[in-house]
This record gives sequence, C-alpha cells and structure tokens, in this order.
Amino acid sequence: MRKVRLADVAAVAGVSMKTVSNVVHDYPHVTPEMRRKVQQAIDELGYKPNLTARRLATGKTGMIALAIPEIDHPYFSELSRYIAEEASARGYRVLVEQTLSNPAAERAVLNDREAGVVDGVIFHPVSMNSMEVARLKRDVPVVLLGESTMPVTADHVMIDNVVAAQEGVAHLLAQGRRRIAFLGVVEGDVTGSTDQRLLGYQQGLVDARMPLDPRLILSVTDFTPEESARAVREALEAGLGLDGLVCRDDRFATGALYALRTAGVRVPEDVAVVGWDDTELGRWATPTLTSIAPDKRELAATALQLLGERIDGYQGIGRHRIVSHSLIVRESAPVAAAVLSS
Amino acid sequence: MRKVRLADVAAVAGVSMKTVSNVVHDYPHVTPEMRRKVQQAIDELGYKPNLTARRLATGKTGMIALAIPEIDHPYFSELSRYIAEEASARGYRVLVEQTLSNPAAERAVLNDREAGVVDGVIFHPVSMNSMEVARLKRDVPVVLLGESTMPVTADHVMIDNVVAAQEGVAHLLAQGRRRIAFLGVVEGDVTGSTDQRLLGYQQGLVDARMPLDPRLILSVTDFTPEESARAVREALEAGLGLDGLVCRDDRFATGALYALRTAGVRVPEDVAVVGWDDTELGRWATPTLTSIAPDKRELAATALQLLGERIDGYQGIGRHRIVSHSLIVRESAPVAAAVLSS
DNA sequence: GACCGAGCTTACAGCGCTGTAAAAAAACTG
DNA sequence: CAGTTTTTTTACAGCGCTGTAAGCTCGGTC
Repeated sequence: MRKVRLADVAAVAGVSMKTVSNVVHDYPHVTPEMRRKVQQAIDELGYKPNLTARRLATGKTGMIALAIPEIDHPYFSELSRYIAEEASARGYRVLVEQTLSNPAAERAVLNDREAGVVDGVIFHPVSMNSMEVARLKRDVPVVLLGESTMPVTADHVMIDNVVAAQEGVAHLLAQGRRRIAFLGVVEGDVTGSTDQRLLGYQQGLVDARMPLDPRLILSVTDFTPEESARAVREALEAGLGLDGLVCRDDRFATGALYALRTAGVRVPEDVAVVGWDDTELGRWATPTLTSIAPDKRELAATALQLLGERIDGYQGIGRHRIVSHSLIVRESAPVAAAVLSS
Repeated sequence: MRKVRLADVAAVAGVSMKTVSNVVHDYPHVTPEMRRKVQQAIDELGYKPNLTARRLATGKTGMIALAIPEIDHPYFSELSRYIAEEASARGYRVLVEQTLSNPAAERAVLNDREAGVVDGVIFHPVSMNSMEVARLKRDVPVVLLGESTMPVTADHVMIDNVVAAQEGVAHLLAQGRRRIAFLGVVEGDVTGSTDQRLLGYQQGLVDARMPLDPRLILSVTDFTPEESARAVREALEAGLGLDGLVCRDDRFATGALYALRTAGVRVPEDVAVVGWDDTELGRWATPTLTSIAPDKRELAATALQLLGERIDGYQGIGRHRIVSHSLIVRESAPVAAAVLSS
C-alpha cells in the first residue's frame, strides 16, 4: 500500500487539496456535502496526514523536550509523568533527553546543533549554573527547573528550598531533637540546590537559637543511596550523638535508613529522618519516610504554562515562579505525640 | 536574527546548496578548500540544519516512540533509561508515550492518526492481547515488550517468565518453605504476563511434588502497593499459614513487606518474599528484596536491534527473543544458610 | 436584472532540505 | 595534446502540507 497523500484524497474527492486540508482541520466554513465527500475519500484511502510535512509548512513541531539528569531517578520519573500528562493535555508530545549530569550533554540541550526538532525545552540542569545557561541559550524557548539562581533569558520554576528546609528542621526541633544533621553536600554540585537546602537547615537552627556544628553537615561524593549510607555510617562511628537528620533527597534518606538500620539505630526513636521529594521510594520505606514534598503537579503545570507562553511569542525577561510544597509526615519523623506514645 | 537557511550559506560561500549539504554531512568527495570555505560561512552565519525539512526530504525521522503504561513505575523508568541510552547510541531519539494502561491510548499507539512522527515503536501493551495488536498494527515497525503471546506481524522481546517463576519457587522451597503463596493475579490483566508467572509458580510446586492450594493464589484489583498490602493482610487474617511469597512485581512485594511488617510478621524468618523486576524499590526495601531480575539492558539492546532491522527494511515474520534473567538474592529470601544463622 | 457581500473553494508559492542526473573540472592515457 | 575516465560540483525537482490571495457561488437588495 503506497503512501496516500493529501493530493490523492483531493483527486478522489474531486476537490482541491486545501479543501481536504480544511476538512482534516475541522475548519468551520466547509459545506456539509463537501465535508462528507472528502471524509469518504479519506476513509476509503486510509489517509493519514504526514506530520513532518505539516511541521515544515507551519514551523511548529508540537513537541517539547524534557531534559533531566536521569529518567529512573524516582523524583525525575515522577516529575516526568506529570510533565507528560500536562503536555499531552496541551497537545504537546514529549521528547525525553537524558543528560546523565554530563556537562557536554547538558550543553547540547541548549546549544542544539539542529533546529526544528522541538518548540521548547524544559530543562533541569545539574552541572551548569545560570550564567552558563544564559550564555549558551540560543533561540529555543527554555524553562528551567531546579534550584539554580535566576537567569535573565529563561523562565524558571522551583520551590522555596530555604523555607522548606527550615520547616523540616522545625519539625524535628518540635519533637525535641537537638542534634540535627544535614545530609548531604554533594561534591561538584554547582546548581545551588543543595546550598539553598543547607542554608535553610542552618537558618532553621539559628531561628531556634540552636548551635551550628559543622560536623553535622555530612558530605557525599555522588547522588547514590550507597554513598549516603556510607556517610551516615561514618557519622555514627564518629559519635556525633545525632538524633535528627534532614536529607537533601529521598534517595539519600533511603541510604540513611539503611545505614541506621544496619547499625542498630532505631528510627524514629533514636534518630528521626526527613527526606526530600516525596517519592515512592520513601512512601514504602521502612519506616515510611517523612518528606518535604514539592507539588510536582503544580510544578509541571507551571513549567508548561510558562513554556507555552514563550512558544506563543512572549519575549519578556525571565520569569521566576515559586510553587508550593508541604511536609508529608510519616513514621520516620512523626509528630511529637506519636513519638511519645511509641 | 532571522533563520539561516542552507541557501544563505551557499550564497555566502559562493557554492551550491548541495555542496553545503555535503559539507554538513561530511560527504567524502569535497575538496579541502571548498570544505573550509563552506565551514567558514556556516560558522559565520551560525547555520543550523532544520531537522524537519531534512525529515521531509529523507522520509526518516530518527525518532522512535516508547509506549509504556506508566513512566514512573520503577520497572518502566529503569527500562526507559536503558532504552534511551541504547537508542542514543544508535542515533535515535526517544519519544515517550504514556498509555496509563488505557485501551484507547494503547490503540492510538498502533493505529496512529498521523504518519511521519517516528520511524518505529517499542510498545509494552497492557490492555491488549497479541491478536488485537496484529489487527491494529499498520505501517510502522513495532517491537513488543512484555509477556503477550507471539504475534505474527511484530517482533517481541521478553524473558522466560515460566522458568523464572519456577526458579523463584525453587529458591523458597530450598529454604524449607512449604506454604508458598503467589501475589497476585490482577483483575482485567489480559496480557498473559501474570498468567505465565502464575503458571511457573504452579509448575515449580508441582516439580517438587507439593500440593497446590488455590487459597494461596492472592488476587488484587490493580497494580498498586496499597492493593497488594490489602491482599496480604487478608491472607494473614485468613490464617493460611503461609511461609513464602512469590510476587508478580516489586511493587506488589513492597506492599507485601509493608503489610507483613505492620502485622508483626517477620521477613524472612516467618515469611520469605521474592519480588520481580529488581527495581530500586526492592534494592532499598527493609528487608532488602530478593527479586527476579530481567536483564533490562539486554532487553533494551535486543528491542532496539530488532526495531532497527525493521526500520532498515526487514519484512519477515514476527521474531521472538528471550533475554536472560537471574535471581538476585537479598535479605527477604536469603539462601538457606543465612536463614539458619539468623 | 445588475450589483453586492458573505461564504466557500481553489491555485499555487513556499517551508528547507536531499536525491538524481548531468555538467564541469581534474586526472590519466597513450 | 586530444581522448577518456574519474572526481567534484551544480541545478532542480520533489518530499507533503499550509497560508495567502484570488476566484467562484448564491441569496439578498434596490
């Protein structure tokens, strides 16, 4: 069966190509009879519009790229889901670009060697700060996710990390925790994301007039649970007397829970743990994980809204949107009453 | 800055469009001097080839679709990662199509209303059996994943579910488990995937001359951990005396671990649990989850290999590839020695 | 009955690139 | 050096669709 073209349908229906096109697009000013005739020809020939040709003619691709470090990181996979749903609702398809935190791959996202692939990009950079983004960004509309500081040429969506971290600390303090650690500062993380969370952690302690002990800031070399488990194990061995832990993300929290369990430390009795991102990993951890939950759906919707406006021609300065977050309280750091009753 | 076209570069370099195209594509028969001149014009103008136009001219899109039920299901997100990496290595980009197990969405994957979007599709159907796939499949090359029975018009990649389930059962039997349950049969699951695993479970018991107790086959109404937790809770209340559990996937196993823990049942001492898919969820569960692990990387590579051949014109009958799997032993169902020593 | 305007339909020139076939240039040959 | 072969470059017709502007119909007006 050879490819059926618009022209073929037009020939069979005995009308012009444009009329067929009008029927395909449900253009209002077409007489019912025409529409019927054309529709019949379409069905008969099994005509399917060629999207590539349409794109070339219109200049719109109907696709957006989602560039994230890892598809299978729980936070990103959950976020991807909402982005995909939101995009689909707005008539866009999603091209997933996995950067693996590789600077070259991230640069390629912005500095694309080719045009006409996508109408816009939603990008969560890791190895690139906002200056670099601004420098490299070319013609494609871009919305940034994550905690980089605000660039001028692109829009940006994030949660208020400082406040969120403060709330996490306050939650632990309210349970009477006094030796609260932060896990973890990641070597080579230049996005400022961890910085803001760390800042919020410190601010939370300062707000409560608690001392800051630099030994309670745990460092890790990468983003894996294995590495976070190592860091926690070492902290326990160092005898820091920690009784609370705020984690940079749920993966770290997961590794921490593992390290605590294998060391015979009870959670939450001995150490209460707060994660970040509210992923499935934490929802089913043992104990279930209290976690700072960005509103992922709102995040996705906002990102698509801003990107849509850019695609539709908005040219203004980079906008900055804060979406809401909440603290989901579960077993690993319950409210005070629950701890007392345990 | 207006769009720079091939013709613009040609004009500046003082050569034909085709020569510029040849330079862009590193076509060998171009004199160094020409190449230099053209390259300079390209750099000067900041020319970027328009992919859409190229696609229209060549008929190839360089994109494949990956149609899966849920992006954020751990198994699918991990699989997506490997597919994305493998695709990228072969010069393809991946368009993710989330069907949400919706029959209409799944049908749309095959029965695409539009042509020229992707060169091929990797599709993991859930609500559709192979007959329907065969009936709906049109022009696009398709490789199926998952456990549906073999269709004739599309290729198919899976693991040997029956054998894998038998191995899971054998592993539990080797530890002296005698009341082994299967979790769970999903209502409305028509893919045969669960059927094969259930069959393997039964075969494993029969092989060991163990009785089959239908009450040990636990049913669930959907694919969530919540639902599996409910099923396990009811099974415990029914006093079936179960001491082993083979789960249809890690998510079910996760829900099961939760239900067992909250019921005060020890894992693995009282009940040993085997999951399926070897996802991150299980790697960090408490206790860590023994799981049947499909070789996801091999799965991805095989699927892309077959799809690539189809795209390159292979027209033969549907091929059927079995990729390897293994049993990853962790705490939830350790080897016998480990149980004895506990 | 000539004229008008609203509503429909059509012709056709692109969109930016590549494949083909043919021309031009270069490299050999005897 | 004319004749031949090989290499390099060119012109141009598509790929299949849409936007534009122009053309056609037809009921309504005066």
